[in-house]
Amino acid sequence: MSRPILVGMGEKNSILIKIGQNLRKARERKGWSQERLAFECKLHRTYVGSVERGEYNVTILSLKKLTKAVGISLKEALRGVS
Amino acid sequence: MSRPILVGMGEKNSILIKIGQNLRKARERKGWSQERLAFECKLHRTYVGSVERGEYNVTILSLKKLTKAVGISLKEALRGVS
DNA sequence: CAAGATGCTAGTTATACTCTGTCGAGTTAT
DNA sequence: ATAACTCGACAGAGTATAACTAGCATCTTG
Repeated sequence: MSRPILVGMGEKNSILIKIGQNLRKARERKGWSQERLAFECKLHRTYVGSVERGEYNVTILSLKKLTKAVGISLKEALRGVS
Repeated sequence: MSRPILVGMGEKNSILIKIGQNLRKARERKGWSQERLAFECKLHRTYVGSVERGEYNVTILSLKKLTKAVGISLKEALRGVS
């Protein structure tokens, strides 16, 4: 598969969607573009966008990079997650 | 590499170690072996052991499986994490 | 129109995760 | 004491997918 996007799950996952929304809000609060955020946390622009859309089963350390860059904690990224 | 174990980081990560410790405590609280936990959350027994040792950059959904099985929340798994 | 931001496709690379097995330290029982 | 267990650490090798990259489409806004 070229774009795995949660292959094996069959669909986007609500936890990942919620995390993505929290990240996006935090990014927009800083007035940053996805590209700027990607630069800040040394991840790729399209990957950042995919994570914000809840399309990727992000790892803890990548999530940590993102949360650190947008100025929230890992726990805050989980706000609203069951 | 056959056993990557955080290749690219060069060393175990304190966040992952802390998460692993939290998971192990929760598992032992239930009196479960690693194998039992692996069975319950449909992950592999050797992988569960590695995660508890902080050797793997676990994904959100795998962490969710583990925390659900041992009866804690994702946030509780992050207890003690900066 | 042009420029900036985001979405989406398609491909590659790195690594999360699986599988099989060995080993040593503790039980427990024979 | 030793055989038969259970458990956890750890190794090698394979598979699935997270992560990276480039390119183009779409939608704004000026």
